[in-house]
Amino acid sequence: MSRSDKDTTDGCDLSTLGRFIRSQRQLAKLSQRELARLADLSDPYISQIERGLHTPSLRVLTSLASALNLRAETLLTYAGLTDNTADSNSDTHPSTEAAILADPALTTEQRQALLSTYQAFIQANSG
Amino acid sequence: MSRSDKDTTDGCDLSTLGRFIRSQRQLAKLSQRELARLADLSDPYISQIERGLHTPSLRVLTSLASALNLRAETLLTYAGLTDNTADSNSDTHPSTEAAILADPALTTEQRQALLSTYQAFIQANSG
DNA sequence: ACGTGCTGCGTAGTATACTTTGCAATGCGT
DNA sequence: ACGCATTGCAAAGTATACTACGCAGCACGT
Repeated sequence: MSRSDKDTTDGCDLSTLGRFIRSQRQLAKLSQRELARLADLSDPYISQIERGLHTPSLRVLTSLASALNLRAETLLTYAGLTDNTADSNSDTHPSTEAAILADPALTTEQRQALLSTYQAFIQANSG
Repeated sequence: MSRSDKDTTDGCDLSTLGRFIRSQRQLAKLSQRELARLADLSDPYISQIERGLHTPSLRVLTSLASALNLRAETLLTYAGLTDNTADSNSDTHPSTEAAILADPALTTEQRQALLSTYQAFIQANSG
């Protein structure tokens, strides 16, 4: 039974993500168990991810990224994240948002309030 | 789950993400059902996300972002995407004020309001 | 030969993301 | 007063992400 042909039908993104994770793990000279321990996951799940049997969640991807010393964005792009939303007409100003989000002097509630206010301003201006 | 009981931020991030999505939906003048149809989801799940009962997956977040005309990054940052990899910007904390001041999408009044709010937050934290 | 330890993986189970159905509340038209 | 539509949500179900346990294969050392 040719099971490798079946993969190409609809498991395309998954297997590329998995292959990338596997190559990065091997580059870091880690076994699946070691990576699992670093990322606080189970080893069979690492195996399944690397073979494209599952689409890992956001938490798992960020955990894997930090364990492999990669940027989370990188893994997210390999996963189904559409890298560039086609219409970016209304928000070419993510720098303020990013600054607020990254500001360590704010609490979570303050961050949320500030962002909501900012978003409301932008919406009010454009619409 | 023996040692990982440090989920003290349990409802915190979730409710922040949910509140942001709710505010964006209301700004777009959409009901939960309309947003659900746009994002190809069920309406009760929108409700649950907005109240912070669940952590939506990557697919759901990107779908919501495109339905709300937001950048996927924005929603991802609200979700657990804690961007570490803080290389050299750890001593440039007043960048939020600079970003607000430099943002071309804000009016002068809006700039003043945001800055006042931000400075009030900082004062409240340090005092 | 026989362990002992390591590798990756199959399997069965649990936790949780997500849907279907339906219900109470509000509002608007008759 | 009555429908009738629309809103948000609760409860129960299904799909799937994720884990615990175990097994076969390969390398070492006795």
